[in-house]
Amino acid sequence: MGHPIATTRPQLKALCHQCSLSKLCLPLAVGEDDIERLEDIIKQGRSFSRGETIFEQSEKATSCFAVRGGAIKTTIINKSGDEQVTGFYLPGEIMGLDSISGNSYACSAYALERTSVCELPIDHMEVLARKLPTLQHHFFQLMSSEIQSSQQHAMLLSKNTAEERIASLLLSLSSRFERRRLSPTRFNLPMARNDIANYLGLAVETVSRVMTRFQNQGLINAKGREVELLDVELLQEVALTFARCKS
Amino acid sequence: MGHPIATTRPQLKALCHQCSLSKLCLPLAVGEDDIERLEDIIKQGRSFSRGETIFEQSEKATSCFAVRGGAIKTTIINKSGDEQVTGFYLPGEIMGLDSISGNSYACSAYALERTSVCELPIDHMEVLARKLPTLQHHFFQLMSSEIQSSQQHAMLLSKNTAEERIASLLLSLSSRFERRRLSPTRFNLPMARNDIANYLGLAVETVSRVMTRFQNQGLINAKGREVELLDVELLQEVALTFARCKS
DNA sequence: CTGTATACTTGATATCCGTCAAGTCATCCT
DNA sequence: AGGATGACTTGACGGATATCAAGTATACAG
Repeated sequence: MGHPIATTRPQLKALCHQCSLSKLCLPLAVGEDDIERLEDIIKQGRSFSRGETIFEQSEKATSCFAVRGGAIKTTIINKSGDEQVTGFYLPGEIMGLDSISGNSYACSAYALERTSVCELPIDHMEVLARKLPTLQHHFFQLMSSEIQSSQQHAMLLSKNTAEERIASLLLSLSSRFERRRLSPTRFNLPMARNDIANYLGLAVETVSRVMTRFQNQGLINAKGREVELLDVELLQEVALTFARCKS
Repeated sequence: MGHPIATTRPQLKALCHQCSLSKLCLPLAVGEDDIERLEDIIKQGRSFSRGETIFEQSEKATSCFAVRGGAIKTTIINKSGDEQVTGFYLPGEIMGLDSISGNSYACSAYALERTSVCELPIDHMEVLARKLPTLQHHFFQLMSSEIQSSQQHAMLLSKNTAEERIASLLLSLSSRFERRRLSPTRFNLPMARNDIANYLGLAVETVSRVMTRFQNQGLINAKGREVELLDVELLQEVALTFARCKS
């Protein structure tokens, strides 16, 4: 109706059906026929450069986000002002599921590099989830595995040595790159040593030392943020070594 | 119709509307009118004595559980055979939300004392959640805060000293007892020192030492599993002490 | 290009907590 | 009651990792 071109604002509505991540992301839970209803709700295209804030803890929580490109870290700040990195999110992953309860975001989210996201308004998603059983189911699954992975992380922090933690992180990143059909053995770390240390409950210096130790042992080849995994099997061994020795 | 008494098998259907926990548990999310639909689905009355298994990791997951009485611990076992206590669940709390994804339970659950639970079959709950918006919403909230609390726990493990961890646990238990209108300052620990240690990523000996240190400082009065909190405010200070010193 | 801030690495020292060992206490079963 | 088993406590010691300190490399702004 009128002004066919002038009225078309910058594309906001998502185009899930032609997104390269549709097989990894939310659309996988929705039939071809219903994908349009998803697209009606999702706001696409917000983009952030390195270091920018996507949302901040205790800001009013309205949306979850699907990562389209780049990488994100989430952090929480406790009452004493300490910051803790709670997770890293890569393309195809959904972030912010912890913020559905309460009214405000439970963490802050920052772009680690040039990053774009799709926004999933929580209230709209809840309504749609009631209409699309597979979508509701998928949300329950996503949240459930978020609980699981954060329990696994707690376990890593409470029971494992510095070497095991770092080996685990490298392997986790590796398999998440592989999922996206990228090389599982050669990639750039999207985050700084500092973030790794914080995430793993270690000091930066320890991360640095372990990385060079791994390098000397021929496990990896690392220069700055460029990493090459030279011996994945041995890394997997390391991720279990100490626990094994005990038994 | 017919056989009015002979056919009434032992009561399995739940009676949420007359449960003393209904204000804390699932029913809070459901209007008076719909509570019967909840009762149709929930299986009440399974009961376990101390040490018994409620479900085991990697067993087929069919249900979540609401704790009616007693106390439960959940544990996960990693590939190297180490056991990690991931949580304690008290009356009014929902357990097993981490097991919705995947087909099998993500953890094992054991009764810490004489315990009774109500069983929430996952598939039925999903169907009902689609019909009762407030129920769906509540489930999302529950799962979301489960993510949050397990992130908080990870933070506790990675950044806090033994004293801080133990103070935090005592305070957490305290407020959960208070929620049930029990004394927040005088209660019995439902779990062994061993479980506390494991949950907090410490050695039993450390837990023991810190407890006696707290006792000597006049913070608590503890004999075995009986605990009295003598100075809650100071305990809250302790739960933050070290972090504060750093800044 | 040049300087400066930031990221990263490496070394020396300190410390919290785990491990080992032994002892005390509580509980349970016959 | 009595013995045994497990739960808890207490002490001595060592080790993994944090902290402190300094140096090197990288990134970025002008």
